[in-house]
Amino acid sequence: MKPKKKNQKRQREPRFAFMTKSDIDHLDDGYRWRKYGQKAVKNSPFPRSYYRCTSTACGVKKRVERSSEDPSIVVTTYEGTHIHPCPITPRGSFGMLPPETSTLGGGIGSSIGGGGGGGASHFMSIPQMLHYQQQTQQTIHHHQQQQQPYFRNLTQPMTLIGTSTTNPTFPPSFQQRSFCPSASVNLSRDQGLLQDILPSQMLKDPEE
DNA sequence: CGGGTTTGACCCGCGC
DNA sequence: GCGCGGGTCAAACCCG
Repeated sequence: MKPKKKNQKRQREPRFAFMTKSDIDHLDDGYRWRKYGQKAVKNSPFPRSYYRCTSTACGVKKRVERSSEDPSIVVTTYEGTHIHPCPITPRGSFGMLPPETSTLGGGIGSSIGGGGGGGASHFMSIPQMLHYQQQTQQTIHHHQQQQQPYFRNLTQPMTLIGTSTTNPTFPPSFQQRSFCPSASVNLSRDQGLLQDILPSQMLKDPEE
């Protein structure tokens, strides 16, 4: 009927060790996301990643992209409604999360460290996140922060902006997954999960 | 082997 | 009507 795909023979680049299943198993906001696409963003060197909630009957999607102005800022846009409060069995305690984890004005700890692979605030149910948001919003004033209710008015997509810089209190474990504030050009593969939202070229060693 | 990522192609809405 | 660009699909690939 319609011409289908031609030869799509591709060669995959070797994946990074840290991008293991365990890493992506429990993603930032407590849900499992499956990446289904990635596109280049106009006027930005950083691609945008598309994720869908892997839970059945869950139509939530999210877009993860990096600010072209400040690569240290990761923008996550959620679309849809989570009908299940906490589908993933917690593997740890969200109490270990630093307040900055929820900087994303939206209230969900998310996206720090890069699209879906970050796992900034792993295990937080929606109510917990909302509560957490209320607590943290009062004292956190990061740039470009948008404060929108999460899972409240779901007819409108919401944008969460997480910054991984300007957070001096970030523990090493998070800094590892975050950008160095002054090293936006040093987006090497060592930054891990960045591959998700960075062009592969940027992840390659320039000397290679 | 199943579930997840990668990535080029396809679809479609929108602006001109 | 056409081109562009954002969003999605799906084959190939990878890993536990």
